[in-house]
Amino acid sequence: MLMEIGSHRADKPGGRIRQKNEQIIIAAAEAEFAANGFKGATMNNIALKAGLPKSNIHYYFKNKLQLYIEVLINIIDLWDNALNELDADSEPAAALREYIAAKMRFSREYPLASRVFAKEILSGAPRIKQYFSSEYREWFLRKTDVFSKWAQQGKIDPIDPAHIVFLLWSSTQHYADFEVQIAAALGKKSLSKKDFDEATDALTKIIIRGIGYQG
Amino acid sequence: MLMEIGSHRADKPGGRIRQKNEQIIIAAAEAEFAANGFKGATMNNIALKAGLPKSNIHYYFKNKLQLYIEVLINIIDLWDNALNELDADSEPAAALREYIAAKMRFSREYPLASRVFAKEILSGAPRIKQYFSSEYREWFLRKTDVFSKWAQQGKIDPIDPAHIVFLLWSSTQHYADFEVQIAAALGKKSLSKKDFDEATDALTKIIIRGIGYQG
DNA sequence: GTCTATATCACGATAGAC
DNA sequence: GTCTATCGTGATATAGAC
Repeated sequence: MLMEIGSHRADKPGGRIRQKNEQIIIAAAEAEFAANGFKGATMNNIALKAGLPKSNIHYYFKNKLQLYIEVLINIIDLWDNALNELDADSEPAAALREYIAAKMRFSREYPLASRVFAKEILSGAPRIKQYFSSEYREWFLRKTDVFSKWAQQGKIDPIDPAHIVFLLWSSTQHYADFEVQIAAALGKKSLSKKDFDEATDALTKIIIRGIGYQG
Repeated sequence: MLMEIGSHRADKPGGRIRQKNEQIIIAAAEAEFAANGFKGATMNNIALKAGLPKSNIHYYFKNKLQLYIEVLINIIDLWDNALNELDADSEPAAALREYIAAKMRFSREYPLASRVFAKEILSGAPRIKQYFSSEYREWFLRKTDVFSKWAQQGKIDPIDPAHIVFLLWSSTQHYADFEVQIAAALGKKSLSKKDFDEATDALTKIIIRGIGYQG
């Protein structure tokens, strides 16, 4: 979906050193973009974090925008691998429990990825307009279909499925994106696995019950 | 809370022209910070949006950081005025209905404010560390107390109140912060009042029911 | 394939004329 | 109180030596 933006991928040769350095740079860039956003990020900071000379970054990536796009592509790949679709044929409780758990796992394991993406969207997504195309809309409708089906079968209440999906996204991403606020509220420096597990539990209970599923 | 950061407020003279220009600049700065974050924002862009010469910005505000702090103070003021505390003496359904509606109204009316704040937190809140002090923790505990009380009275399920509060925040702010994504999912350019009303409705139903409140 | 040196420009900030 | 001219810095990006 995003790959069309930067037409450079399958046509990469990929010596061993190159691949390794590119991965180091992308990881460093992810941290820098998460902290300072696209405009605020500097190639210098990325080089420092990567432990490479500044101009090596330019050697491996044409410019800042291309590097940024590569970071985003990486994130979407991660996303696709970590999250399975909601299974319409399962019972709502089981399907939702698994989906929420997967989303929360993602928030805990890849908070930087979540934040880079969040910042892009907060800015109005000027660098990834193509991503939010009609294709995206269709992908979203397949998501909501699951809930429509469940509602038709009388398994859950007739609540607008779009807003159920938004709720699943917002409530789970929140723990990655707003971690410092949540930690401060809980009186901690950062969140532990236990905090994430408790959050997963609470969210699962509230949402399953909230949409009217009766064990 | 934040005012201690910049010790400059009550001690402002405030000729009529000054006050007017400062308001114009703060509004312009809010838009620029929302779009590009603190580091990514430029004084030049702010001046352009304000329709004033660039150096006027420096005349009214010492530097970029002070202007940013002023924008944040403005946002917190707005916040304090728009949102009442949850009322523990009301029935959960009524209290939550009102709170969710108020948060959603804020998301619709002040999306830029929400986004500036969100970006600061996403960055790890380096410019407003003081805000997340022990005072913040105490304020948060007063929030959760309401739910603890309701749970003790058997009005709602015994769910960790902290995560109920996080859910209220995340689900409502999402409509301001991630508007472009939501609009794309719904196949629209931007969100209408009707979209917000429907979201408010869905969230209210799911959350009230989800925490186990039985009409 | 890798790094040094540098061109070019936009940034935040200020000095001083009006 | 307001604006013009400009300074110094640090940014992206590139040319070319190794």
